[in-house]
Amino acid sequence: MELALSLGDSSKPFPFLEKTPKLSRNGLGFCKEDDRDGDDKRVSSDPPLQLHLLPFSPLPRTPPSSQLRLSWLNDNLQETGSSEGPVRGLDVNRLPLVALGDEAEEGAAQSSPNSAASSFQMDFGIRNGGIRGRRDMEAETERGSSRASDDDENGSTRKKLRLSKEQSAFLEESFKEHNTLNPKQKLALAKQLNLRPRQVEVWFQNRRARTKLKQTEVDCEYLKRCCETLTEENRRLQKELQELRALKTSQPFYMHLPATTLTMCPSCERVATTSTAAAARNTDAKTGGHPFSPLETRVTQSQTQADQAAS
DNA sequence: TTTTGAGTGCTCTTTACTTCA
DNA sequence: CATGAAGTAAAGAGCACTCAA
Repeated sequence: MELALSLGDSSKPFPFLEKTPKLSRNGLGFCKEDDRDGDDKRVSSDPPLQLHLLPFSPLPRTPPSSQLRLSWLNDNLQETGSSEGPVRGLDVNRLPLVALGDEAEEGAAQSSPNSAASSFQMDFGIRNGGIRGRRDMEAETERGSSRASDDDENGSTRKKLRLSKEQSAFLEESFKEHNTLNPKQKLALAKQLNLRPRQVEVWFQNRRARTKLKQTEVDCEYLKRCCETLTEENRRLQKELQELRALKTSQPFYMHLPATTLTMCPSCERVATTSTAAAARNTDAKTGGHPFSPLETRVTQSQTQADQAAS
């Protein structure tokens, strides 16, 4: 079944039907900081994602107050100042962040594959004797291996932690600004919220996934409505067509003009088609009592002249 | 039952390195 | 020996799927 929708003049009425675009950080104005540091390494030619999102914000949008100050948004990341942020004391899920201090931030700033981290790993990693570099270990703690190794902080499986309202609100505000984070931003955010960078990362991943899910539902609803509208329109047009066909069969008079049947106007002796003459007989005196309209008269005149010339 | 934090596996991109003509 | 192209491995990031609190 082929469904061709033409709604409005939008050339791309359903951008979401195209290949799922990777979120274009450029399109979102993200990564104001050094892009080489950021995750803008993925250059996507896809247009910026333009989702006509219905309101999806579990939290009321509040202007960034002093309580929700996103220091990292100001291109002015302060290495130490963030700990003085207003969220200090949101000590839920507090974990040993000592290791995430400047060292971790430094490591993240070099998280690019082409960064010193990679060369460091090359220099001290498996290739050179199997001793993994510290940055490598940190990187794994940061992400890959941390998936599993974080489990046993105290020898027991880590419980699922619930973010506080303040933390959630802060993350929401951040997400509204940018729905992806580069390592620097992630670390700064984690520092401000007293969370592990991994937690921030996971929160953003989940948020993106659930936003996408919501958007899919919205798009689905929209398509459904479009389908219903088109079905109704189709039904209406079919009905109209039937009526016209019925009219055509009941009144062939209008539909089957015998073009070759000519007759003479009784008053002026001009040639007209039978049907036209018959219709003219029913006309009122708008044409001064003449059964032909001026246009018809002109037509019949030229016909007469042509006939005379032919004869 | 719903929400949401988190684990896992996969894909994709980038980069450094190696090999070869 | 220098050089550029091609191949490869590794790292990092995001996403889909899933589970569980």
